Amino acid sequence: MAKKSPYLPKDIEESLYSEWEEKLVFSPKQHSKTFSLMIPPPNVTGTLHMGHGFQNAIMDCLVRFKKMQGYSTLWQVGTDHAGIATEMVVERLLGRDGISKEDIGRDKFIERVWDWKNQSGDTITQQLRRLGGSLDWENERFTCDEDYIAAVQHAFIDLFDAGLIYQGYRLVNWDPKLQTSLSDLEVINEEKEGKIWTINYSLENCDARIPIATTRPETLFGDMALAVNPNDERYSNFIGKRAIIPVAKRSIPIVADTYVDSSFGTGVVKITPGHDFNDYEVGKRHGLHISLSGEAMTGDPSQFLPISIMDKNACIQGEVPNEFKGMDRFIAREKVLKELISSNSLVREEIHTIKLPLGDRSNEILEPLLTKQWYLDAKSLSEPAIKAVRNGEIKFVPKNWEKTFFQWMENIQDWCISRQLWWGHRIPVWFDKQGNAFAGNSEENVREKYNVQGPLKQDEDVLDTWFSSSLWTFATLGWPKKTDRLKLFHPTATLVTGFDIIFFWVARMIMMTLYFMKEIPFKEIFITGLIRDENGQKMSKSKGNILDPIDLIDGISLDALIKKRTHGLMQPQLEDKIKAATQKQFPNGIDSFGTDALRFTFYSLAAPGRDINFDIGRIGGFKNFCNKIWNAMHFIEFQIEKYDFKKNEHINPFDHSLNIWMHHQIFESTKKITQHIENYRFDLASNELYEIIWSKYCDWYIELVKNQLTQAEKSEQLTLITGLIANLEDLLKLAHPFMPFITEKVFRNLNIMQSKSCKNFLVDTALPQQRAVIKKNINRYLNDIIECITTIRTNRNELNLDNKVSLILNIPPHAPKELFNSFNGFKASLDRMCGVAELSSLEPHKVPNSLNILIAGDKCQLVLPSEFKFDNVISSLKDKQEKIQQRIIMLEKKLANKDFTNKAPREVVSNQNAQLQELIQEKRALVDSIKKYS
RNA sequence: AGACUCGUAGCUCAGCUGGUUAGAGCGCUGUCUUGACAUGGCAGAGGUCGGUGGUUCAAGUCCACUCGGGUCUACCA
Repeated sequence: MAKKSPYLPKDIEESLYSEWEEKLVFSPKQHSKTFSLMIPPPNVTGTLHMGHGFQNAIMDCLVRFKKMQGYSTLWQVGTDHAGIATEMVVERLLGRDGISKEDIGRDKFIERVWDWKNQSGDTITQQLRRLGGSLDWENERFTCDEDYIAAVQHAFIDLFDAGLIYQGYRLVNWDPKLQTSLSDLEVINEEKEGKIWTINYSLENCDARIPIATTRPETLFGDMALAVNPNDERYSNFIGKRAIIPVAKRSIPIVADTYVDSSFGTGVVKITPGHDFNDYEVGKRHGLHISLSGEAMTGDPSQFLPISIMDKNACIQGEVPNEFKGMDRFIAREKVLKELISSNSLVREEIHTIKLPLGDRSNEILEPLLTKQWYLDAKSLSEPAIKAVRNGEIKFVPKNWEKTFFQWMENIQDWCISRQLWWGHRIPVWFDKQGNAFAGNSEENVREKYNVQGPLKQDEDVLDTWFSSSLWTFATLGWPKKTDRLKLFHPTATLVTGFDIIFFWVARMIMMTLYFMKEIPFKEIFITGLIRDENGQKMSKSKGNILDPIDLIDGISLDALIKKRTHGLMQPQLEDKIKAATQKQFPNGIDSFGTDALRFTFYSLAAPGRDINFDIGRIGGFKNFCNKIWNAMHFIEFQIEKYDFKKNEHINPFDHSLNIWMHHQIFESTKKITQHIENYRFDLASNELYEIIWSKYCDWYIELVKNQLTQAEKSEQLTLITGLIANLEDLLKLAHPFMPFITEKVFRNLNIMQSKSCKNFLVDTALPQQRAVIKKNINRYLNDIIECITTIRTNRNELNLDNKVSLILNIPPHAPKELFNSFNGFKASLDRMCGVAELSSLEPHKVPNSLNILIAGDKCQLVLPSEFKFDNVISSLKDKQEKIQQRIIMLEKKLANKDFTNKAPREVVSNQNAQLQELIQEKRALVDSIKKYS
């Protein structure tokens, strides 16, 4: 027999995808029953990571499954312009040539970004194709497309006109490295060991000194008050008096505010409203301001005017001693401390854990800084969003994320939407000479709309990237135009995303969509877990534990992997460690597993609400699963050749019990898998698929058919082969949403083997349908056969029986003979343990000089010859009897308990009773056997 | 400080509203090269379900407390 081609995913995957894409298999057909899904747009700067792999595998499974259920599906694809990330990438590129963005100016810089985007921006979309995603490439979108820009402007102007967007001068999180403001969400608070200092402030016109505690002595130049708790008796005398700031030598008021915790530090806090968010609030309450004479004063909240002593580089500036001007904040800290010591004002220095606010992109220590920024009134938008989730219009899966969502939404702060960057959506606001702001989509538009004369100047800032992505579900479909796509596919069905962007993106999409569309963006939100490494560690560059999905698909050598993991490290000293760990974990690099195996691994691990520790050990097993399918195909090919099989429309595979049985199993599995997918239980769905294909189709059905084929008539042979093919085709359809490549390829090959032309792509076919009604008892008979065979095998192994036994099988009187024929062949050829099979419908035989052991109830008995050595058989039987006995005692006790029999449901009780009877019978048979040979 | 989440076989994980003798894959042990597949077949050994207490006829599952890991939000200078 000719050797058949091995399973090589590389050979099939890429070419199949190109074909799907060329033939527009994934473009939605327009009809009323729709199912739509929006891809969370990956950053255009990005490369595929395991999280993408995971989420896109899930989305693709959903989309393909729905398509095969008859929906017109749309999976919208696109990328995000990723303001800061992209700007950083291009700045870095320019930096290599020693050019800064300021050198070339705004327009040229943006040109360079577009150049870069056109050259490298499709890396991630190419990688998405490798995952087999059924994305609608015809309508790919980018959040800086012309149409998208129009949508963003439209949204901004609308919100501006409604008074929901406003400009404010207040504290923001300032990134001194990137020179831009950030929203609260972009701040990462990192706990670190730092210091806290106690400093004496002297009282004005008095010798007394008042000690304060601070972690930021350098900001004392910005102090505008001291504060104590109103109930703190230690300091009640000082309230209303004034203190002198050391070093700065300025006088400030002492105020009472409940914000101060008397039990912490000294119970006195310096209030620096220009450099601390809490102090800002305190300052506002007390109306802190600088009087015309230059003195810090209290007043009413409307008078509040904080002072700032730092510039945008976080260097000291403003009303400070000359020697501090222009000094970096941390150098200034040292200098302030030195002066405090020399003026004898520093009381003590202690170790103290502090939380450092870091920028999520730059990793730089952020500075609260007073600036003018644009804000979106999130509070007004949040209410309908909260309501939509509260009343179940939008559902989180798993549900517990709703709590997280509510917690944040109910305490939502206004969203700082302006960024001091060049790349992005420029804020569509023009200012006249007096500083009045007008929103419009162009200068002309503004002039016309508001009838303004004189010079106008556009705002320099751009919008936070998340502002544009918050419009994603409808802006991609053509909004604000009333397009067909918008009508057909909005609201979308499901959003699949990670919990890390619930606030950044999910919450904001809900708010914006409800505001603009007056409908929800999606009905369900499936929150996936995070993909971690095998030890549960987050995958990160600095840990050197990143796995690239593409490397799992294609494989990678150890050297290349090490190079990849150590290239461009922020901390080069980690290189050796990463190298060693990588060498240890992947001494031979990583094998090529193919997309289907990778995807299947994701499904099998996708238990909801749980992070995934990605264990490389599991993916190999699923490649073997693909191989198993591949070889099932070869098996059929061999049968076709061997039996000279020709496709014949008149052969009905469901004339044969074995085929019907398998068909029925597949139909049952289809129902289960459908249910699992509805519940987002991809783990259970993939288990079921593995089970039906490997255990049921390959291990039982093929083996039974194989044996039947050898003894069947020609027509039965053809029927069986037709069934093999039909059932495998059904399984391929069922598996297609999970493993699109191998299923499509095998499906085609099956057609080629039968000299049939292949008309359909699998995704355009329907899921397995019930085509034959199962006869009543077939399942039972097959289960009996399976039980018998299993028991025989177990006994053979346990009792070390070899080939010395015969078998008696009690065939039910009306059972289809063909089933039991295959059993006969099965037993003889596969297990080779029974010398001669004795099929019988008689009462249990009494064979002279032999031992009959009843197995599988009374369905079958083993006949052991008398020359057999029984010692170990008997001891094994005794062990078995002991176990049964214990179980019997337990059940009897349980059933004797009146509370149990009265209170437990009837079927539980009868179930236990039936079990007990069965065990008693089994025990009796065992005792007989043992007695006979002892 | 508040919230969430996890702890089940050597490893990675299932176990839905409490109800048979707690399951899977990998790994391990034994056995088998027989015309789909050794990337395989068959069989087997591994768990008192983190701990304590409670509710119940019945607890891996519910409750309380507790130990240990992870995450998020807010933050005391």
